[in-house]
Amino acid sequence: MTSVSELTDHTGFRMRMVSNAVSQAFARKVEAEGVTVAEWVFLRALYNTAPMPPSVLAGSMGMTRGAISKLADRLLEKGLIERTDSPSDKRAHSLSLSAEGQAKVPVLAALADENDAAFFGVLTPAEHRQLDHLLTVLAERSGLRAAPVD
Amino acid sequence: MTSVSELTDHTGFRMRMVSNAVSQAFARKVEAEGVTVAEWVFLRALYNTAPMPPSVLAGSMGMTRGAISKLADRLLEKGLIERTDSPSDKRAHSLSLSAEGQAKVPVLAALADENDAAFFGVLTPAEHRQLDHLLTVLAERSGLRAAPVD
DNA sequence: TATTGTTATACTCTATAACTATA
DNA sequence: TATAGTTATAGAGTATAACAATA
Repeated sequence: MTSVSELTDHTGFRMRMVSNAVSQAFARKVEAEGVTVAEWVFLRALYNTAPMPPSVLAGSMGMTRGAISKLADRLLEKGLIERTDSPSDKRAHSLSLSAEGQAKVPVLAALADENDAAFFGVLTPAEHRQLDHLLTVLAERSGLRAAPVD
Repeated sequence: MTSVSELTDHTGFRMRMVSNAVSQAFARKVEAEGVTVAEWVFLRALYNTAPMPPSVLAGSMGMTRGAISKLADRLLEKGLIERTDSPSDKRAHSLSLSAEGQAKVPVLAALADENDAAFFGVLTPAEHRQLDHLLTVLAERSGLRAAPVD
């Protein structure tokens, strides 16, 4: 019989604990740059790619079209992305980084580097590689290819 | 010089991706039991412990008192926790699981087991142990002892 | 004055579904 | 009819800060 005191520690629980701490710290950092974490993921997805319709972004970010639409509105207001109407389909358009957005991505990436260093720097290089490997395996075997957002 | 195409994959980013997928799947599972993930964490924190004032819970869950207050309201409405006024301090009270809450925790824990198995079962036992170890190291060295909530 | 806890306000993220315009 | 995208609505989570009651 299983008594309640034997509640196991769940890997998912522990991962959430670490991941949330990392993300919250990162959120503070990018806030100083005037963007949210979701906006960073959005900008990152557009970096070095051809302009993309929102529907494609929704798929690659693992978000609904409605959520993408709201995010895109904010980024347009901030002047970080641009919208280009499709010449062939009057319903459709593509999104791409503006010059300002283009310039902002490396700045945000540097903050992500800093944040990673602060949290994962406590691991030995071998441990850090191990972790990356395990996360990659988990993402691949679970069919993930998208960006997490919250 | 660093060109934009060399944007590294961040460990924090990858972890968030995996963690979010795990959490979202878990959220679906506990939803069937009528609770949210935050409520599960709350109930779990009260399991097998002495009654706790909300301020202590806030600390151990890494949430503000305001957030705990809202969560506690919901759990009281659902009849899963109980409130006991402090005899010595008329401002204070303690929270504990109701009989129903007590009974619910193992059910939710079983769902967490299932969820862990579904996601981390793709790892070999050795890899799974490695991951647990790494997450524990990260949590400890980052001063985390709390539960993530979002 | 300081502390316990609640409440008010506000924002992000998310999802569902209704809706508009075009195909 | 189907598709691209927007908008409306709602709910969960979070934080800050003002507030009430008590210490």
